[in-house]
Amino acid sequence: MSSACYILGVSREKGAGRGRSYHQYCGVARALDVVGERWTLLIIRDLLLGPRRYKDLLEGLPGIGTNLLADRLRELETRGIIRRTVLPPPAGSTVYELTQLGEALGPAVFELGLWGARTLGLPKDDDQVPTAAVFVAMRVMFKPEKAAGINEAYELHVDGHVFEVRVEDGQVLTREGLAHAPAATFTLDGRTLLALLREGLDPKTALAARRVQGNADSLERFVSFFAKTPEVANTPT
Amino acid sequence: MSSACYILGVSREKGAGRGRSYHQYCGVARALDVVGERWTLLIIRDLLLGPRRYKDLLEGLPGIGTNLLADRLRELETRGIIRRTVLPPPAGSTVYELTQLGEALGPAVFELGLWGARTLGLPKDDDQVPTAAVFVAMRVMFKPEKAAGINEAYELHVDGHVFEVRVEDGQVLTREGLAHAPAATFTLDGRTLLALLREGLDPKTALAARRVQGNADSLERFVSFFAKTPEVANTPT
DNA sequence: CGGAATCCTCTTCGATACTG
DNA sequence: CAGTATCGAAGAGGATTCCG
Repeated sequence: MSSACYILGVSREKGAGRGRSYHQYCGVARALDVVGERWTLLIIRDLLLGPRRYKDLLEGLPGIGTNLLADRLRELETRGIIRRTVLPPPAGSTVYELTQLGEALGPAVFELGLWGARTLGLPKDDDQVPTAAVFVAMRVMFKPEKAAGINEAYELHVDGHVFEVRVEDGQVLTREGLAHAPAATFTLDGRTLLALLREGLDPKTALAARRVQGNADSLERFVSFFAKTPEVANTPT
Repeated sequence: MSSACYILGVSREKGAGRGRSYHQYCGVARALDVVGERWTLLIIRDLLLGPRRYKDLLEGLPGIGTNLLADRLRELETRGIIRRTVLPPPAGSTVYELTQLGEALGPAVFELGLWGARTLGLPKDDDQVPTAAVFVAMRVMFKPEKAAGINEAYELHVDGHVFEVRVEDGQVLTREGLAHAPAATFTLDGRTLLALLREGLDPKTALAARRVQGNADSLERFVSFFAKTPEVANTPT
């Protein structure tokens, strides 16, 4: 809250427009006014995979603190970036999902992810490996030329969650949930998925080590759709 | 700083790796660990136009506070994103500039800017209009098809600063500084530049109103290279 | 004068405890 | 399950001072 607000005598404590603003007429500054606070873009990242309950978000964002998540969700809702929905019975749970404006943040999230991936290295011991993040990353690792003419869905069971990866018209769609008519189903854990996609773990080896359950040919094909993210050395200049 | 640090008894007060981390193995989270703090991406934005002195940055980021800027610059330098350089005599001033790793943040900054521009509307009364931000925005507003076969530089004098806009091979380069062999030179203020680029102010009108000094044909051509950013309604869904 | 370090106040964060 | 309440710790912002 800038000093200008005090000068105008506006307290604005509970109204719209909470949080600090840069007060710059600039797209970047405006974007950061809205989604630049801590945790916000990670919430968006998780919602890019589809609607999620409060608890799912808490689990995917260890350390956020429940009050902060509530704050962020409230703010994002008033900004028109997410929407609160109650699922139809029998589920009946309330979920949060991106609006069209929220979906439009996808490219910015992907570019940040691409940049961050350069310096990722290997997972540190105290690093969480959020499964949702891996499925978001798959959207930018996808190589359309490797999937030419292929229209298939895959269902992945990872650490107790189910994800759909749908390859269609040279595009890939990833979301959390059961796949529609999957061509193959794989069961594996997050580290193994990461090893297959990033570290070049050979699918056959992974299957032989029982780190994956599923069809060998399908798995090999599936893995081939995605680029191993090149490790760019962090050389100053 | 997460609780894990306390558990490990690590205070880490002055060492490397300052600031909070999300401790997630994810490109987005990693990027935000490094450039997600307040002001950081706006510093990067300004540096995208070329090397700048401490004081220039302070001016372009009203409200940052001198200690915070120093903190951010130090952090960015240790992370290999910017570099401190001393200009050769007679200038002799120390400047900050992006490393290759820092330049690679460009696409992420542009995407954030594009998203933020949707909800920019018109400048509010207490909005600063940072000239540097306009020249950064020009990079994403540029329409290569309108500049086919054109190789020219323009020099713009805006509010006491000089910028070069170089159109070359269907690309545009914007930076602060004198232009090399400019095809035309324009003198105008920031609001007018914004009006020409965003609000569709007619170049002839602007010239007639003496809001711009320069050659009419050149100005008309110059303006035609850039798309008026479409105002996207902020409709939830 | 440019480039910071220091001090002080205020806000935000993060963890836990608690409630509908 | 979906949040609110609370409180100590860290971060932000402004003014001032220091240094070369």
